[in-house]
Amino acid sequence: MALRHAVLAALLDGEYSGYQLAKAFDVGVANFWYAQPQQLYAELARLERDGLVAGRQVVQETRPNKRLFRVTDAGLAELEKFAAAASKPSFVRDDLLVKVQAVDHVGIGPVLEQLAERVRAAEARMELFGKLLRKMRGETPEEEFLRGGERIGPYLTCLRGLAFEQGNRDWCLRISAVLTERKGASEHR
Amino acid sequence: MALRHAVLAALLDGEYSGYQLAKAFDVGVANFWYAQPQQLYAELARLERDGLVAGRQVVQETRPNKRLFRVTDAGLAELEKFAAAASKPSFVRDDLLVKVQAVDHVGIGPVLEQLAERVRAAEARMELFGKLLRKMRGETPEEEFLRGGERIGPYLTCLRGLAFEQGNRDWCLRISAVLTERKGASEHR
DNA sequence: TATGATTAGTCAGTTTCTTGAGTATGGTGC
DNA sequence: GCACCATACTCAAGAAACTGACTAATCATA
Repeated sequence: MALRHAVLAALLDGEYSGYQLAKAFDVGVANFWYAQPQQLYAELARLERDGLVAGRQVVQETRPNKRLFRVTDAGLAELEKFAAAASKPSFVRDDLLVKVQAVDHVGIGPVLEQLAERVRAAEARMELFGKLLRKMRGETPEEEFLRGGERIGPYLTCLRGLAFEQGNRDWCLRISAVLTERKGASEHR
Repeated sequence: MALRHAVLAALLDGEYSGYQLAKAFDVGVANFWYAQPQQLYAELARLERDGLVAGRQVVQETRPNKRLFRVTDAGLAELEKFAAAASKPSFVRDDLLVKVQAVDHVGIGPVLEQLAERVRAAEARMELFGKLLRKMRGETPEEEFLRGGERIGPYLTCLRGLAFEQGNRDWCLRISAVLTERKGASEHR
């Protein structure tokens, strides 16, 4: 039951519709959790049923109507409880790592392609995170923002996202170099 | 269906029992995938049914009997196919990030404790990975091992695991410093 | 001589996540 | 003017993952 807390945490910044949340939790800004739209709508329904969020209908002229959600006091209390409980250790589950683990027994070519693709993806996300960070801190230098900013949670998680993608990119580049050299060497024989 | 490929990749290094795999996929050496024992036993049963792994009974005197599994040719072909297919992007799902995201609205104290705990866990895993790496490469220098080693897949994934835990530790330390300073500042008022 | 840890698994039940499709409207580009 | 994309959701089915309990033997520890 961590998706529910992720949704609560995301709603701390204001009111969002399911659709807006879905955007944030999808490819874009999912720097602290990931989920698909259907899951979010379902979770929002459960959260509302349990009184942890409150939704209100917003009638729109040019667009379909939407429901905006905010965290209730009960929701905040639930988050507080969650934050005080022990965290599960984080672990890795990554297709690409499985492929690299098997790389001595399968074709190197396709793996190299996917490493290159992953580098591109990581760099795109790094740029996105960089922009987000600048937007959040505005003109204030980072150190000062972190000392005195009102809302630094999203900034801190974004820093982790950025570092994670840097790690991804660096590793992919390193591995690519190693595998490329081995491929060359094996083809020379 | 990526657990099946993770199991196949893990079995490339030789024969393992469900129990041994469970150890590797649990807290210990899960540097490329994570799964619980029950899942592994179930997946091994499915893999055997589909002819991708073959198991053989080993009768033991002092211990319960066990079944050792190895990858079949069909299993290797399946892995090959998997390696050539596109990878899903990797994404983050981490309780602790959710808590940090919400840190402006919940108590800082518990979050700081958990960051410290995460640092300890990360350092323990870094040491484990360091030992594993040394064991895999033996006396050979890393560059040479990566150029000429027979089986480098596990070494490469272990490098990612190590870098990931370093990133974890560095981020936790940074965030802890920021939050500690803010906590001090708010208590002075 | 109990107690607990380790080896080696199995079974059942539930939650969570993913996949795929479907509804409806308005705006944008060619 | 027609196709396609964006907004804003909903429904259903199935796969994957998690939780917790249970068997059964040996070995180490207190």
